[in-house]
Amino acid sequence: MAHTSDAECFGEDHGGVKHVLPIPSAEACKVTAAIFRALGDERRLSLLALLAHREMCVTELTERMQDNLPAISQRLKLLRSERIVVARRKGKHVFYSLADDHIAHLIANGLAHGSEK
Amino acid sequence: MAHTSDAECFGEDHGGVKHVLPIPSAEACKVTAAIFRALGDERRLSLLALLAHREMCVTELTERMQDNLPAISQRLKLLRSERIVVARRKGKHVFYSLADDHIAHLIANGLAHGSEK
DNA sequence: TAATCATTCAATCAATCGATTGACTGATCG
DNA sequence: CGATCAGTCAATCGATTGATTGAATGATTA
Repeated sequence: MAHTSDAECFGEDHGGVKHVLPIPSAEACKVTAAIFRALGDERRLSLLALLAHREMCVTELTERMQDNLPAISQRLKLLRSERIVVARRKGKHVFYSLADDHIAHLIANGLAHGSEK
Repeated sequence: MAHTSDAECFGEDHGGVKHVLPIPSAEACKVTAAIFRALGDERRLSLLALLAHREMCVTELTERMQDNLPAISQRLKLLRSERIVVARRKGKHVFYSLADDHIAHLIANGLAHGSEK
């Protein structure tokens, strides 16, 4: 037994202190980890950085990424499955965009951290 | 050519608009993706959620996670390699904590998103 | 409706990741 | 110094991931 106290930061969160992260449920960790995992690939992240500017269709993303279309489509599929991007069809094209502002912030914050220094 | 315009959001960032994410360099994407990847595992994330409260040694983390020590140590090693956590030795124990506030925010934001709804 | 364009799907396969085990190092204590 | 505790390292191995290819689907145009 090396640690000083045993459970005082567990059980319930003391007071209404806002900047103390509540203990996340196992489920919340699982969901969050899945999102982070989806963001944790250089090419998927580049894709998202593009989508942070505006909605784009698969063809345009393919051109900008200089990659092949099925590969892009597959990455988008994964991002969609984690609800990180949403798709809407318009005519022949499927346009993708970031799912919500929360995700946009997460990506922007991450990239800000990864860019600094 | 399906997209309407070709490069006006590239090259340089127009004006001083703050909430438009600048185009990240390939290097920034790589670094950021590596961080997200490290966060993208349920057990590593749980570990970080614990460390978000306070510094803890490997033994305590092992007890709280109800796992074996080498496994915890290995996860911490990976997190250390991405500079997500830092370690300091005090006597026989090695204490880990989150590397900086930026990381703490990233984790808190992610978990907030993963917890909602 | 046939042809074509945009995209997705499905299967295969190589590469990467992470759990596990046991050996090793570093620090304290007798 | 020898014993023991805390933690790390290194190698093996199974599981997961993601690229690739070609076939299939959905929408438009001729």
